[in-house]
Amino acid sequence: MAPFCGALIRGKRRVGSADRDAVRQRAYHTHAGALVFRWNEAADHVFAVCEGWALRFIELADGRRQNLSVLLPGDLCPTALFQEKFHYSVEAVTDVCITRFGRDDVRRQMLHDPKLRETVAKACAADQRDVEERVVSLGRRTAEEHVCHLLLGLANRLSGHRVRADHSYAFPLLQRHIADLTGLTFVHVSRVLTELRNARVVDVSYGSMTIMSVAELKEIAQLR
Amino acid sequence: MAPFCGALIRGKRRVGSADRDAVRQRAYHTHAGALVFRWNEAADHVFAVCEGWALRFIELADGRRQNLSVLLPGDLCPTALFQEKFHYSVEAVTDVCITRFGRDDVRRQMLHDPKLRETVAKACAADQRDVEERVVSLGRRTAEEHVCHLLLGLANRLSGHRVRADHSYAFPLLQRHIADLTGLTFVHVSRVLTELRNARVVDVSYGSMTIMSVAELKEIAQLR
DNA sequence: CGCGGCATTGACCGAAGTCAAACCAGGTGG
DNA sequence: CCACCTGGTTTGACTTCGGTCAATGCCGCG
Repeated sequence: MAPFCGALIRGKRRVGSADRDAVRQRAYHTHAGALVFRWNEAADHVFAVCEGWALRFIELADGRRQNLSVLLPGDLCPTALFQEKFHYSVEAVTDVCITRFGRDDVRRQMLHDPKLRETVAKACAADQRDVEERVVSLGRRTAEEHVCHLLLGLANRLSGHRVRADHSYAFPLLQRHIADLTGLTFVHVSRVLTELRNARVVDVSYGSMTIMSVAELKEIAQLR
Repeated sequence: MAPFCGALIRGKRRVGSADRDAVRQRAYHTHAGALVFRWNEAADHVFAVCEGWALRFIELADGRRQNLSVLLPGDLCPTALFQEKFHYSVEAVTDVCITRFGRDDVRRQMLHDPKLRETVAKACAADQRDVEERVVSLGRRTAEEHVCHLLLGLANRLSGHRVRADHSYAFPLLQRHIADLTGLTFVHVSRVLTELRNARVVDVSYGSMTIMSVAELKEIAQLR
C-alpha cells in the first residue's frame, strides 16, 4: 500500500487555506494489543497508520479468528469510502499512531484532486491484490510455502521492494499473529519457523526477521 | 454485487446525447470453459457480466488453482479502475455475455455522476467483503462449514437475499469449481455434498441446488 | 455401442491439529 | 541479587481432517 497521509496533506496544501473543502485530519495513539476500531462500528472515517503495526481481522462467534492483512506505517484503510460499517476489526500489534480523515471530506477532496484519486486507487489495488494472494496461499499453498510467502511480502513492503539478505528488519508479529494470518495454529507456526531457521532460509525471532537466503525464500514462496 | 450495466446506461442517458463523455460499451459472448480474460492482460476495460456464470481465479506455476469469486449476472469487475494489469484470470463456467466499458470513459463519467460513484462503491465494498469472507472460510472453517457458507452466499445472491427452502436454483458449478473455491479436492467436495444431501440440508446435483433446511444451512455456515 | 467427462466410494496416507509438558526471557517485588 | 511469575516459544506423543490413488458408476453423445 502507498503512503497516504502525505498525499492528503499535499492535496490540502495545493488547494490552499481559502478552500472550505480542506480535509480535516486528527491523529491519535493506541497502545499495543488494543482495538483500534471494532467490527460493526460506523465507518465514517478513512484511517491511515502513521507509526507502528496493526492487524485487520475477523472473528467467528466461537472465537476462531482470521487476520486479513498487516497494516504498516503509511497504509490506508479506505473501506469507509465504500461502505457504511466496518466488516472487520483492527488491532494494534505495537503501540500505533493513527490518522483519521472524515469520509465526506475525503470524498469531496477526491473530486477535484486527481493526485489523491490516484493515491486511493493505488491503495485499493494493493489491498485487493494482497488479500487475494492470501486467498491463494490459504487455499493452495502448504504451511511452509504460506509462511515464506507472508514473510517475503512483508520484507518487500518493509524495504521498499529492495530486500537485502542478512539484514535485520524489526518484526513485532508474534507466532500467534502469524498463525491467524496463515490459518495455522501457533504450534505449527513454531515448527515451520524453526525449520526455516535451521535450513538457513530466514530467521524470525526476538522481534526481528533476518533473511538468510533471498533466493531460497522466493523459491519456496512461489512468488508469482 | 450490484447490477451494473443498468447504472452505467442510466448514467449515459441522464447526460444526454450531446455529451462527448458518454460511456461507450460493447457486449460480447464467450462459450462455457473459455477464458474471458487472462492474468497479466492490460486492464483498460471495466467488465460486467450480463448473462451466465464466471469465475475469477489465480493459478500457481505448477498448476495449483484457486478461484477467488463467482461472477453472476449483474456483477462488475472494477479492477481496471484501480490498476493497469489484471492479477487474475476469468473463466466462463456457462456460456456468458460480457459487457465492457472503456476505463477512461467510466472514470470521466464518475466525476459528474454521483449515482454511478455510488454504484461502483457498492460493488467494490461487496467484492471486498466477499473475498474477505472467503479468507475467513479458508483459514478457519472446516470443509463442511466452508461449503455451506459458499452455497448459502450464492443462494442469497441468486434469490436477492430472499432464500426459499425447497426451491430449485439453477447451479452450473461443477464439483471441481467448488473445490477450487474452497481450497479442497473435488473428491472431498463430493463427500461433503453427499453428506449434506443425506442429512437433508442441501442438495446440489444435476446443475441445480435445492436447500432443504435454510436454518440448518445457516447454522453450519456460521453466517455472521 | 463405446467413449469421455463427471460423480461416488473405499483403502490408505500424511500434513497439520491437539494436548501437555518443558523451556526461556523479561519484569517485579522481596 | 535472586526468586517468582507471566507470556511467548519449543518439543514430543498422539489424533484427525482432508488428500491421494484407484476402481466403479453414471449419463449424454457421437
